[in-house]
Amino acid sequence: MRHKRRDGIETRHLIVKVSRDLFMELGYRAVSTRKIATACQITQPTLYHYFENKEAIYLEVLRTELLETKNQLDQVISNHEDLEECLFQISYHLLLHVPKDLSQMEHDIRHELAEQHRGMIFQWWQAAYLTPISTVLEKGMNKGEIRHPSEYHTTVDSLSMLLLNLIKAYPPSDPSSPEIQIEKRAEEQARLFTNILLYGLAPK
Amino acid sequence: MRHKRRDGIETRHLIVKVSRDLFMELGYRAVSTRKIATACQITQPTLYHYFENKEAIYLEVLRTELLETKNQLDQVISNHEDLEECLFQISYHLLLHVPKDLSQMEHDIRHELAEQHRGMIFQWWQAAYLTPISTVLEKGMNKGEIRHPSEYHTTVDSLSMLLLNLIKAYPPSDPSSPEIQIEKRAEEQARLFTNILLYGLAPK
DNA sequence: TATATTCTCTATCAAGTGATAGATTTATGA
DNA sequence: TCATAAATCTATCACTTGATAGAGAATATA
Repeated sequence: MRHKRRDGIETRHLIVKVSRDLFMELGYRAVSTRKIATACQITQPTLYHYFENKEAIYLEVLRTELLETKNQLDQVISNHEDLEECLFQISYHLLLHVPKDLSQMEHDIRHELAEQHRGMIFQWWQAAYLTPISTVLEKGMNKGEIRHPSEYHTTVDSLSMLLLNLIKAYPPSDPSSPEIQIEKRAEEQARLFTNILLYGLAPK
Repeated sequence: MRHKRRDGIETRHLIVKVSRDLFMELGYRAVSTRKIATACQITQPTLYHYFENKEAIYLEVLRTELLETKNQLDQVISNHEDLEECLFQISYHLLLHVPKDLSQMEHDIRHELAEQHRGMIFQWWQAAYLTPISTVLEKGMNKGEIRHPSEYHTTVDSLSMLLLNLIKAYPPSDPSSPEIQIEKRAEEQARLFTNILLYGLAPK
């Protein structure tokens, strides 16, 4: 018995999971198919039994990643009524559970993938990140808890992007610090983001 | 006369200038030495007459880029007294003149360059981006125009990072739109950023 | 003019890349 | 038990990568 033989679907899942971590950490170009295979403890051609090519792996990673994020955010939102608390929970959750470097992901989508896939990916992305936040802001707007975006010459979606940019660009913490501190830090950051977004820096 | 022969220093400058645009647009890994050479209309080995290796080119790009940014920001700041106007001008300038994707740059620094250079680069980066903004915020704090950061359990530097993250993550505009619209858009965005940073979304 | 230096070139290397062909092993089920 | 299908392998291809050796041409210097 020279081959460790897994269930097919199991190997496929493994590939997606391992690739996700590698792609999100290092970026599309820096992750070779051999790197993926080694991390999965399989040989490189085996990848091609499950996926047509490298890009197809990345697409599957994106699809599952964004779908999961959407489900989690929808969950978070449905659990909180209050605007400020809801924004805080969204920020907190994204800071903790989302790929370290969302900008990396955007870059890869823009520069490394075939153009034909962009429309589809943008829809996934919108459903995962933009729509949930915009929904919350819109509700707050209707309740008069935030000003109408037109006062700022902007839109609800732009404001969502703005919050998202705060979150996604936040630098990864020192990996030497323990897990518990990571959560503490995320909480402080999330509190800061929501505070400033709602009330600003100027004294009242 | 088969060789177009330039002044040495001229060729070197050309390499840095061309590489800057490529690196900032596509990222370190996606830019090959041949791509650089072709864009400079020289052959690839010629690059190695001026630089030890690819990394040295990138380092020189970073050094000049960050130094220039520092000088420009210092200039902008010295020209404006008022806090809000100063923050607006900083945002406006960065939106217009800074590499489209600063996150890309951070990724490359973190993942593609030898660790020994990071300390030095971080100092350049700090002098170019962080210090100028922090100086402005600190002044505003001393004049009572913004709250003391400790009220938010944060620091001036963190607040600077926050503003910077807003700016740096901002998506590039549609390349089909004319130049004049780009400036208009940058102005609106800069106004939005400073407004929210200072006053927040909540009604007074 | 003659020599040295600078600049640019052609040719080439070793390593790594994504991808394919086809053999080999393991499990399934009639 | 034996044929079939699924999973994994070895071997290899064509291409790109960063980098080097060394020749040739343009310029500077003496």
